[in-house]
Amino acid sequence: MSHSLERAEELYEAVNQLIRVHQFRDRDYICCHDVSVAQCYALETLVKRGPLRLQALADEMYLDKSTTSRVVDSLLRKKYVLKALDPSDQRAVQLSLTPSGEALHQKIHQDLISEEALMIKNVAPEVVDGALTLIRQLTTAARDRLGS
Amino acid sequence: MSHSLERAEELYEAVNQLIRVHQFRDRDYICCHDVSVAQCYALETLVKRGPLRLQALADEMYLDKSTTSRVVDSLLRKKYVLKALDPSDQRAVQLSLTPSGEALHQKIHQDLISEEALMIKNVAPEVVDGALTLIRQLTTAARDRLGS
DNA sequence: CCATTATAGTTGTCACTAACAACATACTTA
DNA sequence: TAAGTATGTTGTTAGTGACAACTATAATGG
Repeated sequence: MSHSLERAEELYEAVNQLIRVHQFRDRDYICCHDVSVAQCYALETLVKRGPLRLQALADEMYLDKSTTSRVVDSLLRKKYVLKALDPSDQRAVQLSLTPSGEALHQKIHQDLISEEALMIKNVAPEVVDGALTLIRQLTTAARDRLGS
Repeated sequence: MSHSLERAEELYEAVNQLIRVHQFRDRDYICCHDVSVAQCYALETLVKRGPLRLQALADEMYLDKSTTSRVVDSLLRKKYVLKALDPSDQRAVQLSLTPSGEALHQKIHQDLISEEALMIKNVAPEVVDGALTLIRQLTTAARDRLGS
């Protein structure tokens, strides 16, 4: 009991620190590429999950549909995203990347990955592998917890 | 080379997911306690690092001093923080928590820790311990990388 | 000792992030 | 077909955050 609370405390602390550092880095690296952090995350989500409806995109990003609508709107204006009507449902839209959207995402993604690679270049590979598994478990646990 | 890039890619992905879920949770849990997420983080930092000057607080939070100044300002108005002049330097201020600031922090912190505990209640303790060490290593690596 | 330079915070301004409520439109079902 | 439900958009409000300009106080150098 007491032990588990101590662990929770330390974990909370550690994750918080990690989040701060990553957020800080993202602000620096993304915003000089013509898109904001949220916009970049939308691009990323569209790349990973393929064409999506607005609400589905919002769910993936843990955002309200109104917020998502506006993020998408700015990407539309910049021609990084395409909005197609769903023929089976006149209310819905299918969001997908334009070629220039794909290109931009590719560029930013590679930059961030290189940066990440530099960050871990002095960390032993098996340590990274271990962290990976555990971070994923934590994410799943957190997600499950949110559902309820 | 190629291996390390793949690891970087997966790690980036995993950390991103974790960040999203945590941010989402924080928005929910903190904002019904009379302070915003940033304000809460400022409280937390003051608890952990003791009385601080404004610039020192900004450094801890990876924020600009102007942003920090405004966050502190709202905490001052709500009487959660105290601003004392530094006798040795008339420009500087010493920021510390008021009793009600301490109490509020305590309450929010305990809520978040309980939540974290629920999240990990089905994760084996040694797994959590492992994650802790690794997440800290990653944070350190990221911090070192930012410095340059 | 005063002029220059540097440091600590604050304020103005701008853009982004995000939620909630209200709304228009299109689908579903009773 | 009327009532209810789902999809997106828009209005509004609050919070996040950076950069530049500014005030006031230190520190240094001639």
